[in-house]
Amino acid sequence: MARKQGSHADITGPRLREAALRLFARHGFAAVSMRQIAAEVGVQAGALYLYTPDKQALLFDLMRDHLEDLLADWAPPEAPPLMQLESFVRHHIRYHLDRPDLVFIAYMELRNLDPANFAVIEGLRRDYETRLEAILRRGRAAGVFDVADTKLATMALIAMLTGVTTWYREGGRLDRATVEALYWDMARKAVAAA
Amino acid sequence: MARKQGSHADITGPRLREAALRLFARHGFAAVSMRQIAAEVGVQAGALYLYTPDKQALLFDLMRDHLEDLLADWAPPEAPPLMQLESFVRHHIRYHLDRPDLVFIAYMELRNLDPANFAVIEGLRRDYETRLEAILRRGRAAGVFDVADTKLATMALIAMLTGVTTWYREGGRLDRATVEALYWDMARKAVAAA
DNA sequence: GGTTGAATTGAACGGGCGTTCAGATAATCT
DNA sequence: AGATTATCTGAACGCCCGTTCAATTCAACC
Repeated sequence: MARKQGSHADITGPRLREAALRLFARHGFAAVSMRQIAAEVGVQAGALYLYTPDKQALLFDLMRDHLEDLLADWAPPEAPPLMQLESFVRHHIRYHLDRPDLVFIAYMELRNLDPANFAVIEGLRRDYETRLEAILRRGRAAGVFDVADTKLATMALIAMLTGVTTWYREGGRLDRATVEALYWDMARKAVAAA
Repeated sequence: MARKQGSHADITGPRLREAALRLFARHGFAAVSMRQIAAEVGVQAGALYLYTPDKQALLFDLMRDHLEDLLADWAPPEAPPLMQLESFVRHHIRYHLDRPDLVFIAYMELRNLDPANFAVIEGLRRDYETRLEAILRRGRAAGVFDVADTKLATMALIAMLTGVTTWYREGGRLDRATVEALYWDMARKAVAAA
C-alpha cells in the first residue's frame, strides 16, 4: 500500500535509467511498456513518474547523455592528422564496445524521438561527425589522406567502426585490443594516400 | 457495409505489402498498428487478415523476400578476387540504394521477429556475409588482399557499405555512380595488399 | 512519540491494440 | 435471372497502454 522498506529516491532513479536502457536496447522503445520497466525496477508503474516526466524523456535523456559523454570524452590531440585519426578510431571502438546498449539505442531509436528532441540528438551526432571530417580535411590538405569526398568518407568510416557493436561479443574469438588494431588498420588504409 | 466497387484481391494484396513496408520503415514495426496499415490501404483492419495470417508474418515476409532477392540477384563472377570484390561492392551499393526501406527494416526490425523467424533471417544474412568472406579469403590466399582476419573484415566492409542508406538522398550533392565509385575506392584500399 | 514529508501503491481514466467473425455486398458463373 | 463465391465491413473480444492521483506507509526530525 505504500513505500517499501529501504527504498529511496537515490536508488530508484538510477535503477530506472538502467532498466529503461536495458529494455529499450533489447526490445525497442515502442515495444517496452512503463509497467515492464517498473517491474524491472521493482516498483509500480505510477512511481516511475517521480523520476521522469514521461516515457519520451526517458529515451531522450539516455540518448542525450550518451552523445554528450561521447563528445566530452575525446578531443583531437595536437598532432599530425594521421595520429589524430588513429586517436579518433581507437577511442571510437573502445567507447562503443564499452557501451553497446547506449550505442544501439542512439542509432536505432531516432525515429521514436519527438521532433524537438530529434533535432537536439541530430545536432550532437553531427558535431561528432564534424570532428572526424575536420581530421580528414586537414589530412587531405597535408597530402597524407587520399579522400575524394570528406563527407562521404566520414560517413563510411563511422559506419564501419560503429558496426563493431553488431558482432563483437565479450569473450569471443578476438579480444578488444586486437579488434581495435584491426579496425584502425582498415580505417587507415581506406583513407591513406598511396 | 461490404465490398467496395472495383476492389480485388490482386490489388489489395500488393498494396498491403507496400503500405506495411513504408509504415514499418518510417515508424518501426512495434509503433505501427494494423488499423494504420488498413487505413493506408483504404480498407478496414479486418480485411487485412485475408492477405496475411498476422502482423508478424507481414514483417517476416518482407524481410525474407528482401534477403532472398538480394541473394538471387548476385553471384560472384568467374574472375580474380579483386574483380569479384568490385562486383560485390558495386552491386551492394546499387541494390541498397534502390531499396532503402527494405534495407532499413531488415537491419532494424530483427528483434521484433519471433525466434523461429529470426533464425531464418539470420541464416540468410549469414549466407550473404559468407559470400563476401569467401572472396576475401581467396584474395588473401592469392596475395592480393591484406586482411588479418577475414570475418572482421567482412563485417567491417558490409557495415561501411550498408551505411550509405543512412545519409544518401536522391537528388543530393553526389549522384549514384559517384557514390558507388567512392565506396568501391575505400573498400578496395581497406583490404588491398600494399 | 507525535508530526511532517518523501516515496510508493493501487485503482482508475480514456483509448488503442491484434484478431475474429457474422453479415453484407458486388462480381462471377450457370 | 438466380445462385455462388470472393471480398470487405463493422462490431466485438479481451487485453494492455501511458498517465494521474488520492490514499497509504515509512523514515526522519522535533
